[in-house]
Amino acid sequence: MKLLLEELAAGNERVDYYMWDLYARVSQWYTADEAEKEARKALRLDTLHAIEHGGNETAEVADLIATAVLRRHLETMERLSIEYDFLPRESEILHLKFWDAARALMIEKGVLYQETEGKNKGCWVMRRAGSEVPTEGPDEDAKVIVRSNGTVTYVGKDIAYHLWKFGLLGKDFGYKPFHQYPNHMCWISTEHGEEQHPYFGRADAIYNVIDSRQNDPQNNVIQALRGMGYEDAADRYTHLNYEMVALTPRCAIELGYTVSEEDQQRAYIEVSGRKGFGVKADDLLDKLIAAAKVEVDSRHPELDEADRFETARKIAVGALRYFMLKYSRNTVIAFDFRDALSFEGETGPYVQYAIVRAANIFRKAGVAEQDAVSDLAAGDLLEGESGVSIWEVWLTASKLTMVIEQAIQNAEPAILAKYVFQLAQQFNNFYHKHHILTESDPAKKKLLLATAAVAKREMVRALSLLGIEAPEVM
RNA sequence: GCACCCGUAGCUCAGCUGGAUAGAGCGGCAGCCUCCGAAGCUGUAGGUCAGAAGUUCGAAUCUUCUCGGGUGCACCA
Repeated sequence: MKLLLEELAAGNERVDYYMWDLYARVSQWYTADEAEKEARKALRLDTLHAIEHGGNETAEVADLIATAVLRRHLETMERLSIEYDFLPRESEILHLKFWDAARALMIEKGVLYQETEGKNKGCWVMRRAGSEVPTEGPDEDAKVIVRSNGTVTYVGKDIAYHLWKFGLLGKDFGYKPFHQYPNHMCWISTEHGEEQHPYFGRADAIYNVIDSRQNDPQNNVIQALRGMGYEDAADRYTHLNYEMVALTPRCAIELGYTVSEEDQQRAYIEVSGRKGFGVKADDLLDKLIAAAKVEVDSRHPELDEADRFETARKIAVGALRYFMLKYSRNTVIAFDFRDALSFEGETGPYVQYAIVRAANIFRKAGVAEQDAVSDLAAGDLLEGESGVSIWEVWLTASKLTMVIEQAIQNAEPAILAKYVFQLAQQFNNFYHKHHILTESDPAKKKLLLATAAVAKREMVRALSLLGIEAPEVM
């Protein structure tokens, strides 16, 4: 395995892409041969147990692969300005006996009990949220936490993990540095870590950003917290769920996948790692950067290559982040290249462009934006048709703080995304109707400059909350 | 079978803690660069808000039911 990783590195091949393909092939291999099916499933289970148990060659190989892929993931996410502080690993949750501590707590609080009859006989189970407990006989609806063979299920490990997150477990990870960002260190869990390290866990609130298919398992964890009397913690636990991203049949065909007749009739097809069916973030970002670069190259030949690339990168990231955030959380995103690769209309670059336009005005006017908003007297300048485009900018710009609060309350970034697009639209309309630099009336010019300054300030503020920055030029 | 989500213009989506002629982008059609950058702006066509009943002065929005689509309900993770 070490040799393979070295070969991939030497050949400039990507580990994550290699493993993506291999994972799909292996997943299909399990069920490919009817006669071998059971044996292969058993091999899969044995391998998983070996990895969980640790201290063997299989676990070492798994660690090598997982770490190599993880490093690639961090690089991908860093391209989108997403950084991590700490990477807790399931292997430490197991090896540091987090589950044993959680199990003891759960039994002590009466949440976990051993079933003595029925289909779950011999298992340790937990009552499911919202289910009726039968007055007699076993609660067949209960969730199995510990299997009859003594191994713990995923939900059990997740409960232990979340008790740690809230500082309720009485145990902690070991920590070691993993990846150095320009401004801070990303730590990773380990069994025996360094003495000096920052503290994680003991969270005031938890937001788990996981798609809606995990609604039930997430509720199990919250139910466990409530059952243990940690009502306060349960209230501060938010499953920030969102609907999945799927591919349109057209998009799937464009990517070269074979799509069945039946699937072609559907509105969208669920992505699947096991089938190797999906779009890779790096590929999409590469496409976006390439498309933006072509435009920037032709518009700004005066810039050097590094600046042009950086500009294209900001535009590409703005397009991608906005695309992911403009849909409300309960909408299934039917991914389509035509929409995702667009820089026009309701997109991040549309807003970035409005900001660049505003910046150009101040650069050419020789006025500092922050000085533009003072001693204003609108007088009768807001009257009539042309006045509308001025005061609607002020009205919308003044609402940002309120919109932010609304977006937080609903845990819905799309509210902010829709808002900033509307503000950019109104600014562009205003920009078209009023020619600021050539305005001869000093009072009016002052008002127009102030309007541009306020619009720009609020657009920049809203975009930065969405993790999008506007380039200097575009 | 049970639970949750969705169904609004040709397409993709907002609007849903009730309020006036239901909005945006894309696509279609017709225009706008001698004027701060056209990745922009303007106009136009396009909708029985899936259907039905109910609550209300008033329903895309709330309630119930029906139809259609999706996702969960593992001794997988």
